[in-house]
Amino acid sequence: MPTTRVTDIASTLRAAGLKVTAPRTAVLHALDSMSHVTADQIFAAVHPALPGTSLQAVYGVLGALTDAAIIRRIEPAGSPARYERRVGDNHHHLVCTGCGLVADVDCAVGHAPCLTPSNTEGFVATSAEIIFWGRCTSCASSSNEPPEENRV
Amino acid sequence: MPTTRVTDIASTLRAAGLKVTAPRTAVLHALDSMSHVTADQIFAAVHPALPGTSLQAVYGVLGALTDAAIIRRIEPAGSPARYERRVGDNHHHLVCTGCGLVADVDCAVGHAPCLTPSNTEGFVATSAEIIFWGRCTSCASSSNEPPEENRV
DNA sequence: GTGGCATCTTGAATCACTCAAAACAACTAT
DNA sequence: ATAGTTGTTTTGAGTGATTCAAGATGCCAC
Ligand SMILES: [Mn+2]
Ligand SMILES: [Mn+2]
Ligand SMILES: [Zn+2]
Ligand SMILES: [Zn+2]
Repeated sequence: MPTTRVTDIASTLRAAGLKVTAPRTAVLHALDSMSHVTADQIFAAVHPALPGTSLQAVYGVLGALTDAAIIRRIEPAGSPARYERRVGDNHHHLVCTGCGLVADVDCAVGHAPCLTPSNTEGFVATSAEIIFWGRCTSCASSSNEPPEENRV
Repeated sequence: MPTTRVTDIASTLRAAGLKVTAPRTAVLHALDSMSHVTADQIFAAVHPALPGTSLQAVYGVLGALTDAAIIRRIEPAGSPARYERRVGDNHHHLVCTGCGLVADVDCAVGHAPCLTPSNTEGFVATSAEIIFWGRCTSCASSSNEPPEENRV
């Protein structure tokens, strides 16, 4: 799904009925080289090339793209929202309690929605969201303290 | 695990090395009759009987009790944190996208940590947290709009 | 009972995000 | 090409949930 060429980004936007604008193109382009990043991080990535863009515009873009299912928003407990370009595959996440690193995990069981709760009491579940908490390779070996930068 | 008698609450606190105070006792008592509730809701429940208690004290109590694993905090996307007395069983949650209702689900597969991610890339996962999104019985049938009160 | 330290109160501040009005610009239709 | 329509962005302010800090209080070990 990730796309580097500007023309592909444009058609992705048009296909969703969204106007092709500089902030939207820049945000999608930035998300090709970053994953599980915050609105602030995306703003920082976009700003040098497009100095006129505001943080509020980035929030607006991220909201529109999320609604259109062009990007995905995840909200791990204690962390600001994070965004990624990988959508439609119902994958899940590992979050390191040491350094805040977020990694993708393929669906643990079957396909989306990959799990069926046992006692739904009438609930109709449409999706399952899983976060595995643990320690990444380097934190597991070195008992690191979380850097402020990507702490979760 | 839930306890109604004040003496049991006191020993639970003492067993965790926490001093027995009025705000802590009141919060734990309130959580016997409410589940998946916000700090505000707990504060509202506690306040009439203990008018001197501050919201900040409730936040402090909830933090201490969560750290001591006497209560559990869940943070569904888009919702303020919610607290419950049911701990230690690694159960999961159904959240209604219509009305915000949160319901317990028993562990879908096996015991805690109930799932093993497929490609951990060196991550050591210690717990798995699952949220099922869907619609509760009444929202499924009546296409309700979420009431402000418990929207998620 | 007293001391020491955890806890609570009071008050302010922060973070992530949202809201609103006016300026702007992408697409549509001429 | 040009203008109109409407969605998008800019600018500026505001909100909700939570946290921080300093001083007062009170729990509990002795
Ligand atoms: Mn991902
Ligand atoms: Mn629960
Ligand atoms: Zn780590
Ligand atoms: Zn519902």
